[in-house]
Amino acid sequence: MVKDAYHDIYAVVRRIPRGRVATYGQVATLAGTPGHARQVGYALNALPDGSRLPWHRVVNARGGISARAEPGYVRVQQAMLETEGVEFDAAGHLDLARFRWRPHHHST
DNA sequence: TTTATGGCTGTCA
DNA sequence: ATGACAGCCATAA
Repeated sequence: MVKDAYHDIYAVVRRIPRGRVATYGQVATLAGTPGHARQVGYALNALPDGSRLPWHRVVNARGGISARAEPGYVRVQQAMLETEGVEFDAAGHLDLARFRWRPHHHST
């Protein structure tokens, strides 16, 4: 079962609430595979057509958006997050301490 | 099988 | 804050 590995990752990403973000490492840990942060990126990169997984809510540990193959994608992802209420600064990064999704902690 | 690469992360200068 | 380095592990060739 090779697909299940990604399935767990997708399941976690899907649970990220609107206006909240999660880091690759966080998704990997929640998916039960701590340390597979990079593989999370691959999983998202290998997203099947038609899946409306909120991949844009996944950012890197520095609170920034990791560039994909396409240069313009960063801008698109940021725009989507801003639409959901996530605030970015001029440098293009957000405050993880504030927008990071907390599965255990209740929303404040 | 081995190598190279990658939507990462954490530490150190 | 930025840049360099070292871990980490799956996928592709």
